[in-house]
Amino acid sequence: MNNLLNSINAYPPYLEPLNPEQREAVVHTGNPLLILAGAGSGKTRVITTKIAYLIREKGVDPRSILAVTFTNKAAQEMAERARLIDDRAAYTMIRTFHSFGAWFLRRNSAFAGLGSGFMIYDDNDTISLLSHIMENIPKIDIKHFARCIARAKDYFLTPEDPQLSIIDYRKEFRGVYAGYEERLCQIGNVDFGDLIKKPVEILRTHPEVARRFRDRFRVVLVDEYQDTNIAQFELLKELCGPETYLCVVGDDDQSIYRFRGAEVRNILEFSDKFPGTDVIRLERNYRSIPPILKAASSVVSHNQRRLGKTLVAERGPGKKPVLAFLLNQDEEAAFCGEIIESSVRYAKRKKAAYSDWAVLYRTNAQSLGFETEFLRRNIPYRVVGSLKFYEREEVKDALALLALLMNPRDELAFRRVVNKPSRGIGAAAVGRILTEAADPKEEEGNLLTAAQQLAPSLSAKARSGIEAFLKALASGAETLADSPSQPRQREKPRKTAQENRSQEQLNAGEGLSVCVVALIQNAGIDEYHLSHDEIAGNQRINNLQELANAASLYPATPAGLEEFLEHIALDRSLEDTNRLNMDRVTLITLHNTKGLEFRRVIMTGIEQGIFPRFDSKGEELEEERRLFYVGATRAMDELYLCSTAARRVYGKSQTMQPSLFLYELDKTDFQIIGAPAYGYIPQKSGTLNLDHTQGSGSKRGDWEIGDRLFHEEQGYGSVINIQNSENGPVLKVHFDSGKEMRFLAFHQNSYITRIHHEL
DNA sequence: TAGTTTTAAGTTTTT
DNA sequence: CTTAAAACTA
Repeated sequence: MNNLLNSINAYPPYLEPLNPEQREAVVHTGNPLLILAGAGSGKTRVITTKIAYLIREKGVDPRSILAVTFTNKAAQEMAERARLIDDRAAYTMIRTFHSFGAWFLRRNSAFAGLGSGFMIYDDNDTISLLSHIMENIPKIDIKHFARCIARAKDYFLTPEDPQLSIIDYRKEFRGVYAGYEERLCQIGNVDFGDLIKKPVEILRTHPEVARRFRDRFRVVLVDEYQDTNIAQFELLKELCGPETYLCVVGDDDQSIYRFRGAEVRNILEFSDKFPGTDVIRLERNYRSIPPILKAASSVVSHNQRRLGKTLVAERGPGKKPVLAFLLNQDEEAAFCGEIIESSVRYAKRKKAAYSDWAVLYRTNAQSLGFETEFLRRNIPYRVVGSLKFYEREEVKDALALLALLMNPRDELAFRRVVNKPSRGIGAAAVGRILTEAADPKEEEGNLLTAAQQLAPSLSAKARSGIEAFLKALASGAETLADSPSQPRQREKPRKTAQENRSQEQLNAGEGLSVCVVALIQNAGIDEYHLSHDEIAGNQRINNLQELANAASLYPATPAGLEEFLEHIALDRSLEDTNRLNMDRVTLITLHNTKGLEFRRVIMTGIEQGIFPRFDSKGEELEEERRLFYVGATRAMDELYLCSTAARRVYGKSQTMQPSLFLYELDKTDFQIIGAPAYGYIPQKSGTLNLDHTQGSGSKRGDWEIGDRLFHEEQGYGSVINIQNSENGPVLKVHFDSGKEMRFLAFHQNSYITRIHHEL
């Protein structure tokens, strides 16, 4: 007993606030460790504390620790919090999977047949490359192939792999994939999937490289493990030798990236794949008040395929969540604005801050309504993710020029800007330049030298056009000082003088912005857009200025340019650090909320067809439930669920049905506002009666005519007849769509859910 | 051939 | 309602 007490007292003070399971997870060493951590159970705290513990108590070199997360935001937060416990954690490598892959590839590019200055193509680049390879193919098919290629790489499948038919059974896919890979290799760039796949291939074919990296990283920590895909699993296997300490953290109920190739099996079968694994469960929730946790668990408990766990709420009682039925999406936005405004401006006690609030939605398109409403009410907000800034034409043009500087073989970038503004270089000339560059005698695909060599044989107009273009590029190149292996210093963001001002001319500030501005001006991108459209042109100049400002944080060297472009490829959040800490409401997709928490959360658009989506059934429907679980468990103190009766789709008003998920909640846990009938005008609260759902298979035989039900394929309907058979009752159902069908009420694979509601 | 106007099509979710 | 592709004119 004394020994036990002594050992507990011997814990360093920073372990004191941890509960026994958390502490066990932190001090664990040796075998592989799987931490099954429910939402809000303090897993980030465990990982960050573990990093500090390993450095302090176990004498582990911080440089030999690798921590992988899923989003850049999570990586930043983890780094910050680890550093707060111990400064030396600053030397630990904390990155996203993709960012780590890029880092690895830059250092080992030669093994993959790449130059070190490769660029990272995004999904749009993949699509346009494919459309150049296959002409006259409808865009919808191109997109399909692009998606399949990305998926194939998620599953670590090459074009030769016999299992490729899992992705797409069509026989031409193999050829398309192979052709794409060949062209991408000629260009010398990589796509997102390559950032994981290529490192695995290098590690497998070059044992000496694998040895070096296993030597370097003695500890590997993985967050959000339930969302890793096959390729990422393979990467982990290659990075971890027998000496490596591997610790993964995850929650099968929060797996929401199956569409991206995530394999829940990775977490379900972790113990089999890494023999001797120890498992620690963190099931105490410190984040949410009990009724919020109950609501979230209630929905996700309808899933069949889950490990199952019981999250215990550690917090005391709190306010009932609110279930609000609104007439349409405008009312929904107004409702959000109303409750936020009153909590911040008019609350007598417990005044909230804007930043306490988050508005969650299923699709990015839904953010628009809230933005206009908030603008009108002067509610400050920020929209997380889907920043279309880098999608803008003028920004893409500028980036193409930069990309060409990095990699003169970049065919896509070349095509984009060579004749913009019009320089008399038509399709014919571009074609000749491309074939010239493809000539193996020439400097391996360099489009710029090819253009230069070909220029004399072209028309006078094309010749001078090419000369002007090359000169513009050269002016950008001149601004880059050779960087003699300086340590990469990323300057801290400062306030720039030219903030928020409409400029007639672009200002070159410092660092890399000099290069960006030189390119834009000498290539005439600014003039092109100004002369093109006077009104939009000014906004476009502002955007280009913003791009230049972002570039000013990087040194004007080739390495700085590389870093800038990589940052843009991997992290599109253009968050101005000055505004980061401003008091604002967060508008965010459900997917993007993973790992975040807010005091007050509004989940919006909880309607059939939107959340869950119309076509989701089976495993997809279960993933939508997990998404609901993730969203609801972000809330600490207050949770609001909104469902509308009508919504504008493509400009036309459409009636909506309440989400199936609402029927999976216990209505007595909620304060209800309005009612879910079409045309019902919400006036008083509490008219809705939502009984707790009986899933299929329960309470055999007490179906009645008139019962409402939901079928995963057919939607909502009513029972119009019941017959008995030896396998139980057979229901004849009249669906709202007009269809009538018969179902065995308790078939094993039945997708029927009974719902009760009275108005 | 470049730049415009007309018509059709389309919304998951992300590194 | 917005955006992309197709069709059309100068």
